[in-house]
This record gives sequence, structure tokens and C-alpha cells, in this order.
Amino acid sequence: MALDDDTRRGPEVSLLTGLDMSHITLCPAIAFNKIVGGRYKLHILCVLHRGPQRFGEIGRSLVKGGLGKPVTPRILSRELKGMTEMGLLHRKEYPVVPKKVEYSLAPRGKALLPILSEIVRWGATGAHEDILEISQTGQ
Amino acid sequence: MALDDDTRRGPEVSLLTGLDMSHITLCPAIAFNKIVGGRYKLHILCVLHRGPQRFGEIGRSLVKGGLGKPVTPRILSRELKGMTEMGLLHRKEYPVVPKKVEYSLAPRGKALLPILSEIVRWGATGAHEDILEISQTGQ
DNA sequence: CTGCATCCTTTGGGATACTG
DNA sequence: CAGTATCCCAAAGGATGCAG
Repeated sequence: MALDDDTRRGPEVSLLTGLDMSHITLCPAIAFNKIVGGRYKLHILCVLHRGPQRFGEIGRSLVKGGLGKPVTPRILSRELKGMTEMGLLHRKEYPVVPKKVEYSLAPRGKALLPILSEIVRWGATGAHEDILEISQTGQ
Repeated sequence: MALDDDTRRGPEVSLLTGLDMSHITLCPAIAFNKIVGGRYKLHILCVLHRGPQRFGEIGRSLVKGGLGKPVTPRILSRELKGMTEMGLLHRKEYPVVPKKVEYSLAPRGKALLPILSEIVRWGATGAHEDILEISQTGQ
């Protein structure tokens, strides 16, 4: 009973990808949630994909596709700090006044872009809007 | 200033995919989190990808790649119910005793598999383990 | 076996005000 | 402009026990 679980450790091959996962112990799906889980992290990657942006810019960008409410600076700060510490983002501070800080995708953040592409591709079909329509009326 | 934001509404094309997103209002990344966010949903899709499984089987499967602790039935029940209501899963109840219920991927759930593949592909590089190593000691 | 009821703890997210 | 501090609320997750 090999190939029993894509997420289990052991000498086996992923049914989804055909890749050997024997060297991996933690389920990528779970790790993915721990790394970019939460309301904003994925969206931040999405926004920074176009290029470096400043703290305030990111905050404003998050409002656009996020339907409505602005992100409070505390939350945004925490997200950016966490993602920077995980090595997903790069933070560049300019010694000017008023202060200027630019965030950009670090290699580890860029490595997530193929996943993001697939999510956008999925979203382009309207699937996500269909699902959210029925489950609850807009959150 | 078209192409300003992959996640914004309006007549534009995704920079990530080249797809027209003008008919979409909600950012796929945000919707993705709302739909499969949380600790188990993605993993459940992963597990059911191989075929229908029963309540208890799913619970046991989740332990394997999830590092350690078992899922309490209350949580698993809530996740499965939610995912079924969103149309991601199909629930088939057999009129036998003891009770037997099989969950399987519905079309809407299968539509998420390409994303899952990309996540596994990303995980196969070991990226997720690297990231989680540095940020916190396993948790 | 499947799943609900209760209760509790932890985490995430938000409002507001304030500083370098 | 780029954050931090404080306080608060809601949601997610977990332990335990019970029921069809």
C-alpha cells in the first residue's frame, strides 16, 4: 500500500504531480497554510508581484480586490514583518525623511508565484465567486 | 494605468496568467483563503484526491502528513459539512449499521486540484520545510 | 461509526491613538 | 510615512462527553 497518501512521509511519489516526495516530511498543503494563511499574505504576494511597493501603497492595493475595508497598519505591519522574517519578502529602507520603505518579493516569495498563477487561473473561471455566492451572502 | 492590479475589478488582464479578468470582481487569492482557509480543508482535498473516503479514514489520514495530533471529530465534521455545502465535496450516506458515510470530490473540489498540484510541486523542492524551520521551531 | 453539544483556549483581525 | 501600543472582538481550533 504505497502511494497511500500524498502527504505522508516515506518513499513514495505524489499522485498529483508524479514527483518523488520521499525526502519531504511535512505535507505541503499544511505548510502552505501556515506560511501564507490568513487574510492578506497571499494577496500581498499578488500585489508585490508587479514590483516593489511601499508600505502605504500595499495597504491601498489590498483594499481594491479585497472588497471594501482598509487594512489597519497594525495588521499590515505584522504581516509584512512575518513574511520578511520567513524570507518571502525583502525590505529596503531608504534613509530619507519622511521615511520610505520598499517591500519586494524575495526568492522564496517568488517561488510561490506558480501557485498564485494557478489560483488566478482557477479564479478566472468564476469558480470562487460561484462558491462564495451560495455558501454565504458575501461574508 | 491598466494592468495595475491582478486583483482589481475592471477591464484588464492578469500579469500572472495573461488571462482576461474583467468579469471577475473578487480577488481569487482572497477567495481562495475564504474557501479553503483553515488548517484542514486543503489537506482534505489532498486526501480525497485518491478517491472516496469515510469520515474516520479522513480523520486518520489527516494525522499522517499533519505532524502529530489527531483531528477532533467536531472539527472534522464542521470542515466536511462546510466543504460539502460549498459544493466542494460530495457526501454519500449508506443506510447500514453501523453508519457509513463516504466523502468524495465534487466537480468544484476537483477544480482546485491544479492548485494543489502546484503546491505539492513547490513542496517537493523542500521550500516549505526551509521556511518553517527558520520562522519557528516546528510549533 | 458518524457526528452533535458544551465549554474553553488560542489566534487572527480590527479600532484608535500615538511616536520617530 | 512607517510603523507601535493598547484594548477588544470574532473566529478557529481543541477536549470531552454523549447520541442516533
